[in-house]
Amino acid sequence: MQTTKRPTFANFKKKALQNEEVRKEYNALKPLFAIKKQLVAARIAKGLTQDEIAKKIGTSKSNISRLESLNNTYMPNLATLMKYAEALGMRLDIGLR
Amino acid sequence: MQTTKRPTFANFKKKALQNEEVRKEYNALKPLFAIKKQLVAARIAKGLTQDEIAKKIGTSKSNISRLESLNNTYMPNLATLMKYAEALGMRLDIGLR
DNA sequence: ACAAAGGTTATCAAATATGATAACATATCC
DNA sequence: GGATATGTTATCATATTTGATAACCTTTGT
Repeated sequence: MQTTKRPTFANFKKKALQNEEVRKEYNALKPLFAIKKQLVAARIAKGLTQDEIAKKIGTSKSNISRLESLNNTYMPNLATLMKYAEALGMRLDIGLR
Repeated sequence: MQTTKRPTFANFKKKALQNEEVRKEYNALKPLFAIKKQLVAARIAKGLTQDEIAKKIGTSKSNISRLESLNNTYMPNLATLMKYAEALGMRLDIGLR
């Protein structure tokens, strides 16, 4: 007995639509993910832990984990990002293109 | 009768201290002011009004005025900045240096 | 095996940013 | 002068982010 569903055009279109929405959503969030990845990369490059960053900023490592995580889409404000950058001994660079 | 106060070292130090704090504060807010100035410049360059940006985003011109203003230090979150950038037909570029 | 280090997730309180609205000010146009 | 366009400021409600804490998980070191 075959239990495998046969692909149909409707299925294909639905999947394509979902992919399009997913892509659109992902594109919309690119700046967020970009800065998160940069923060994590810089922290690791400098051999710092989340806890050390947290201490420099005056917060908790769990809050740093939340900030760094790609598993949520909280939108950090500039103060938060600026503080993290400063804790890295760096500056936040923000512009338009 | 002389009514002019004579400068003293204490006065000088106090003024220098204030300037130092002001400068420090200003430096800390540089990224904020930088992106504000860029948003305004881009909007004007594209010949758009605050109201037009507001309509594209789905907010009010007064909120755009507040966002653009150098007279306050509200720290916009990334979503807000991303929306403005998109209304300009541009992308927000954020990184570390 | 156990402890410590490093990180993740959830929850709720507190703080802050944005939404919504109105009044006001200035500049421009007819 | 009056109407319109553009921008500013204030106020309060609402939404969102951050603060604070705890429990949990994984990795590392001894």
